[in-house]
Amino acid sequence: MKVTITDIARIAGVSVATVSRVVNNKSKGVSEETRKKIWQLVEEYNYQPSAMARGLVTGTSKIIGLIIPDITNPFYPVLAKGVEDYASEKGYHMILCDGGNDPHKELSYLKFLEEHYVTGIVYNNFREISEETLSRLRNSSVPVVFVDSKVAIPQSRNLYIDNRGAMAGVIHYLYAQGHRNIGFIGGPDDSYSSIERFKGYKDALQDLQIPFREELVVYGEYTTRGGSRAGQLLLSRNVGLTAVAVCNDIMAVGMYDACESLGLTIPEDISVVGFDDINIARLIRPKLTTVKQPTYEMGYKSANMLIDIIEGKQHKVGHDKVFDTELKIRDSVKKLINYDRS
Amino acid sequence: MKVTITDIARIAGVSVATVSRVVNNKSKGVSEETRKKIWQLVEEYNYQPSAMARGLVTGTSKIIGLIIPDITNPFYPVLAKGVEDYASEKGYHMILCDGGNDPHKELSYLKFLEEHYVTGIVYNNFREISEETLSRLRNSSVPVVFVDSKVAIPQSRNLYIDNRGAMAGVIHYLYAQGHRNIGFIGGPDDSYSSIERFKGYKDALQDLQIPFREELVVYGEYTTRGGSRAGQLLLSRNVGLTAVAVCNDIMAVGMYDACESLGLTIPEDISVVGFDDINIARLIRPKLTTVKQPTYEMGYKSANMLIDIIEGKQHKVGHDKVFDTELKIRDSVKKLINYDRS
DNA sequence: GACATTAGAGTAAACGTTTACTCAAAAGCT
DNA sequence: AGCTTTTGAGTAAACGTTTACTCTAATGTC
Repeated sequence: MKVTITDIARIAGVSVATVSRVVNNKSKGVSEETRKKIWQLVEEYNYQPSAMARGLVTGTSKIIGLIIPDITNPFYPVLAKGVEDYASEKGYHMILCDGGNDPHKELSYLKFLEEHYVTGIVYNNFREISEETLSRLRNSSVPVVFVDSKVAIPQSRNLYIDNRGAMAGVIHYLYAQGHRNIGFIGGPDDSYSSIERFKGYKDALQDLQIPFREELVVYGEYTTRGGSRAGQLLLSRNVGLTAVAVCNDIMAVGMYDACESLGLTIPEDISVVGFDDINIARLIRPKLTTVKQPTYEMGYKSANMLIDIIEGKQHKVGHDKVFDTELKIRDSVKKLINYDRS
Repeated sequence: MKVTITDIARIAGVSVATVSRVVNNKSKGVSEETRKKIWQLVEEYNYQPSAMARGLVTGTSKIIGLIIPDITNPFYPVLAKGVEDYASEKGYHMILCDGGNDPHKELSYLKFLEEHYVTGIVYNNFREISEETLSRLRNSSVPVVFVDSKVAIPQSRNLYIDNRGAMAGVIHYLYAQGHRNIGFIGGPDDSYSSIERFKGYKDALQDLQIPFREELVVYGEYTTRGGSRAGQLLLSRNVGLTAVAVCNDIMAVGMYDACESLGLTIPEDISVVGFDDINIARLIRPKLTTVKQPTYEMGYKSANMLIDIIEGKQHKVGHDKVFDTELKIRDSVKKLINYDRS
């Protein structure tokens, strides 16, 4: 049988209020002596307060939710670790919700979190957020921090990297290495990050006065298979590519597969650049040149922002936080020395 | 303001009991007409039952907990996905707890789960379970399913692979390829899987009448870095190794690093076999020969077993479930053709 | 020494559900 | 027609806390 606060109170010969005060470390109203006695009893009987009863009366909890689309994508465990680490430093627990890229499931998780009085939510979804989810979020009173998307609702903050600029940087780098025919493999077409990165691609082309060619770009799912399919399609077009910028690392890995199955070597036959710098990037051969995102830090910081909002320590200025990225130059890009300099 | 069951009852002109019956789909006691009206109101006012109030009175929840040591280890996201998929099929939610390989944190999560009236727990920890955790588990009334460890407590079931046999199989395979000097890189020395796999290693040596040599085995953390360090140590001993069996894939990846930094090529200079068959195994070059675990299925099945226990559908026979493994032969093992056959 | 403050503790309402009981009306039986 | 059963619904207790109030005795102040 579970031991309750009433049991402890009875055994200690005090009221439940006193026990409650002790257990919650209220500074007032209990003598040191009584405190000690009660703690001892708590230990002895292994009393654990019911989170349900507590939540019911306080209307809140020490739980934050993390909603992500796919834990199987190596980007997310790292993000989750960041969130969880900060949260647990502050005495919060984290509930991880894998929406599985399914708007219904995501919505059901959102309900679940609300029903459990979570105090805040860190939200990431690379796809566009469904109208229903968004309106629920908007009408709910729980603060939300969006990672890597820009959603403007009152109680929320955003936290992201400069996707557009970073991708432009990639193209400039490839250009500097002598590449002129640069392809682009994008993610799902409603993906915020993919859209932004594509803009960066076009920005750079314009800057460099390279005409944009539709046939050099192709889209796919944010998975290895998606990258592989997209890569094969792109390569099969025979458009004289010397390099391709891929929208994320797991797709880039798929690109490696595509090249291998078509008998092409990286970087001799074609150069590849990824995005994210997941672990795998430096493990595959050739090591993948990619844009490093501070994934762990983003998770950590997003929990930080969220808990600050929760506890009313909202930063006055700079509601959003933009993280820096870094181009990690490794072995998947070839320098084209013979390129005719203009 | 949150809308409660009382609000709905008032608006509908019925008692809260009736609303409760409708919302919980109780088959009896409410006319179709009333049902319809209430559902409509629920929609309209976006009524969400308080999980806290409900949990408080029922003393239970539709939540299962998954405790793992490190979500960053690519084995676990897949396991988690399996658990989560089955759970959500059955209308349960999953709380993922990353114990971070820290007994204190793990214990704190366990308390957290209990306080929240979770109905069951899927538990994995590659290290030995701390005495405190174990006793808490033993005295608690929530059913537990242990994945990949063999813990005998009443309310629990175990679910694992034949680590010992599988590793023996690896050694036999290496032997068949002509290898005689086979090293072993193990995980943490209190890790169940590592211990079992080491037994398999010794079993095979004995079967094959190869004398066991202490200097061919070395241990490390279950991380890439751990594998790399262990690999360097082992290689630096100059003991004439031709092959090494590594206790898991991320350590094997570390072994790749070690070889590279020492200027050795796999498999020409040394053959490597891993364990787990995580995604990375087929992405690194040379592709890693490894033992495939049905990770997703294990997660899925463990949730299945757990929920069966919870719902009283306990299988009569065969309390434990053993999964098959499969040796995935890829490119990291060289056949030694010149070996003197005896 | 009279009064005000404070420390230590108790009382009881409130949180939002579920559910065992109760009850009246309607429906079934013979 | 008189009985029993079923149906639709309401009443109220219970779940385990927190917390605003209240109360008493001790301590402090002038």
